[in-house]
Amino acid sequence: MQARRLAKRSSMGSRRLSAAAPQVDAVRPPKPESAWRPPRREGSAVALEEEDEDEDVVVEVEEEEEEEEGGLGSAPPALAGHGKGPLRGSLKAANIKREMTFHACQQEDVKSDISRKLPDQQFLLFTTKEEDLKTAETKKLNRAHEYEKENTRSVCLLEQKRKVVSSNIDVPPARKSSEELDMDKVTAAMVLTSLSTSPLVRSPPVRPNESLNGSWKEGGFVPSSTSSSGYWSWNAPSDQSNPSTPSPPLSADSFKAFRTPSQPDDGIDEGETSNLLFDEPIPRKRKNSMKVMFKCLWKNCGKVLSTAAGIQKHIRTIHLGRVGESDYSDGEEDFYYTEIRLNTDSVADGLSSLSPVSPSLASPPSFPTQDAIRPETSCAKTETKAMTPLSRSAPTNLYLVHTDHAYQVSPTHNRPAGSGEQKQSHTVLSSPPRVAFGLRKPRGEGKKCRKVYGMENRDMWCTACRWKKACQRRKVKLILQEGQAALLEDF
DNA sequence: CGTGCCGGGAG
DNA sequence: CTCCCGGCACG
Repeated sequence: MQARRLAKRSSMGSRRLSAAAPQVDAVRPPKPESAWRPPRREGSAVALEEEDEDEDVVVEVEEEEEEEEGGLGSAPPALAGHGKGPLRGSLKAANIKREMTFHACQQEDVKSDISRKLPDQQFLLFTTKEEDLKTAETKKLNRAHEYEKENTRSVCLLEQKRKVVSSNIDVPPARKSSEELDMDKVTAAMVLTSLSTSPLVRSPPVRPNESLNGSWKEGGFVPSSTSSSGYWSWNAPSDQSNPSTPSPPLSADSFKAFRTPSQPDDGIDEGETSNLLFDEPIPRKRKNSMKVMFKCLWKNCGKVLSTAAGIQKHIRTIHLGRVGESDYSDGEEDFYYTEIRLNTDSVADGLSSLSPVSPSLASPPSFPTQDAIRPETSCAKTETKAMTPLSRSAPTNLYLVHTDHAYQVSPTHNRPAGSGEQKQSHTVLSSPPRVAFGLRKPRGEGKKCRKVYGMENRDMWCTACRWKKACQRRKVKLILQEGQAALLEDF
């Protein structure tokens, strides 16, 4: 069957590009993948190209996100818009209720205080009016006692205000607004405090996390085929059973412990990475000085370095195991890292310096509303346990990125897998979490398989590329970006 | 014009 | 499903 395909393809090759055809025929028959190692690539130039691509993608996605936001009439804006009305209303109602309770029980107190309540007379009137509307029936009966009652109430209110902060803004007195301010301050302070003091991954509602992680699995990367070939999936369990997996078969937490000491050279580590990723899209809101980092995409290795060279070296030595040839690059590393950018002076900076998890603390409340918008929500749940403590804020990102190159990785590092073997992953991936934007996808620019390997090495392309479908590498990137953008929507 | 990839067809 | 390609849009 392969023969058939080969024949077909080679004939096609000759049809399409006469120049390349001979080569292909010469190479293929014996055993194409046997010496699998990308023969030669554009080397360093490739990396640069990649960056450009990234930039494009970022911009595109951002625009799209905004579009969608408007289109869906998403919840957050709406809330912001109408929020005041209902909110205030409910507050008032609450006040009134309290008032009523009060004058029921504090009659006598008031009597003694009556003299002092005079200055507050007008305030009383305000309150009264409101109450009139809502409790008309009660009033009818008590017409006669009304005045007295009101007095009572006012006093009650005064006292009560000390305990329960009333936020009734309709009343002019400065006293109130100041209290209100205090309230705000307190709230803000509390939020800040919780943010800054929060130790590591305090686990807020598990849900958000689940949905995020979930996005991963359905997003497709659990290759149904965990063939004996040592094909590696991201599925945690199968990982462990798989000896030939390039990365250590450890759960995320244990892995972290394991990894940290062994790779001390970089200043940034997983936790911060999360933040970085998290912040990445922020530039949309405030354009600031940006910093470009390079993140290792190897499974369970979120290593981030500030230079492409550095990350390449890291990948070569740590993951590809090419210690001796650490100075030589055939460009393969390019597939295992990605570029991330972050603005250096945003608030996030401060946060990230405090603890790696801060964002996650802020996010929980917002997740529920978010679900509708977030594209990858549809994707399932997988890494939940494996990555719990790590990268809570950016789980999707991390793991999505991994997929990106998975299809390229497997044949390389496991064994010259049968040609049929290596074409598994794409299928699942190609059902991406519904692309939010309408028409055609913004053209993928940059390093596609075709460009990388050239027509001659067509069988090194990712499957999608071979089928003339959207290249996986790019696709995943898009998803990744979307995910990040979606996360940001919360803020 | 080269290229990415959507839509759809064949097996 | 996998495999492939026509043809269009983009740069």
